Amino acid sequence: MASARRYKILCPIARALDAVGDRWDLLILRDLHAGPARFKDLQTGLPGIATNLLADRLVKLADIDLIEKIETQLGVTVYALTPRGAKTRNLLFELSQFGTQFPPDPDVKPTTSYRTVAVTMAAMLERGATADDRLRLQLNIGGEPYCITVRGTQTAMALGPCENPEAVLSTTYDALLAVGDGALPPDAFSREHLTLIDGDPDALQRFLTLFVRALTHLGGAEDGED
Amino acid sequence: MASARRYKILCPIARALDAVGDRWDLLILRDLHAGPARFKDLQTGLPGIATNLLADRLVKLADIDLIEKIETQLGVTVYALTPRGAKTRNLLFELSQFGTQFPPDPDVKPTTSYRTVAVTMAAMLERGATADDRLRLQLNIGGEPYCITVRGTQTAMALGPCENPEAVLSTTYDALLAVGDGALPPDAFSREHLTLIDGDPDALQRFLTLFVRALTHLGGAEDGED
DNA sequence: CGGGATCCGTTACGATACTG
DNA sequence: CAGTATCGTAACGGATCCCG
Repeated sequence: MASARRYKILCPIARALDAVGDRWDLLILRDLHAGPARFKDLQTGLPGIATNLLADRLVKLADIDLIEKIETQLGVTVYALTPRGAKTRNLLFELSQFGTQFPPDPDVKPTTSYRTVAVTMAAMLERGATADDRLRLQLNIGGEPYCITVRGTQTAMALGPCENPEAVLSTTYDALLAVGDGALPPDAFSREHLTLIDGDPDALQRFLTLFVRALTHLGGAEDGED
Repeated sequence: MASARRYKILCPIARALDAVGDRWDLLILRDLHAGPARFKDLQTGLPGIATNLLADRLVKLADIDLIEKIETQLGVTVYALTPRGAKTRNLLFELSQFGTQFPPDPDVKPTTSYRTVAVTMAAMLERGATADDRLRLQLNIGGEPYCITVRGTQTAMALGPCENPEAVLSTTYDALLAVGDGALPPDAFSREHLTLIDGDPDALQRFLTLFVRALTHLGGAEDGED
């Protein structure tokens, strides 16, 4: 019963799609890249998913060792990426980069979870980062704390506060999406939608620099490739 | 009617999946990375696809400017990647790399087209290539000629013969898949399943070197990431 | 209240037949 | 060869209900 609508083609791409090509699969993994999540967290982060589908997907993804179900000592069950599941990072990065070129749907559903930005943002920062960039700051998005870490071209962004952030910033989800889509210029973003709550102002500037580089790197070159 | 089961979530990953997340989408793009193809070519390269689905997908992918329908002067209609569609390359690379870790399905469908290897192989070679690698050779897979080009870490593999190949090699589809899956060691591959038809034996060696590097790069490090 | 399971209407997919 | 048309089936979407 586990394999119904599979390609069964001798090709690694087809195998990858057999594993994570079903509806919601990749979006579930995307949210888990922000850190472990409960059933309800995923449900609110994935507007429109039916509970039975979410349950089915979680079982399937656990079966192929991409995620695992964990019972905490408080009796709370959370889902988390396995090391194997964490390797979907680059795949999601590419998906994110590819997706930015399409216009947002005119009637998008309102999102109440900010987990979505974890991979998107990390992908952006990684595009803008160079080998000697180092940055660790906490970004509060609509009140939710996220910890951003940049170590050269290795970037990460996880739900939760930082341990020793260089700075603590605050912004909104909408502003972040707007700047990511290119609708809002980075300087307007920093002036009107980004506030330094605590720490080093220089860290904020370096954070913005990565944004600018990511955006110019995106819209600038690479048009006549092939 | 064009947008029925879409996510409509404000997230580039969801937008990417709304564009190319439907069944067969990415496999069609994969085959087109080997060069323009006719309806029938795609049909044989995608065992199991229904003709109406293939027709639907081709229209949809053309609508969002990833592929285009071309009428040649001989009245033959072919489908080809647009510049925008060619940018699915890295995405397919990541998908291919991610897919290699899953075991092949026990009852895979027999494939009569070798277009599938175009992206897979290019992805492998690109993983193994370093900045100063240069290679241009023709590889006949089960009689079908493919032209492999390596310029540093930019690699390509297209259906059709090379113009000025350094060498012309011949192998089989099964052997190629076996070595790509790690089931067949590269030295056994070269001894038993790879023949130099014409040209420089050194080019064959450099070709193998890229294979070995790609395989060790894959299975060697990167286990404890995150 | 979180974490599902069950049921049912709808949609997309798969297979085949048919046409220009 | 390049599709279109038809139809049965499996997956999805939405709601409701159940259990700890």
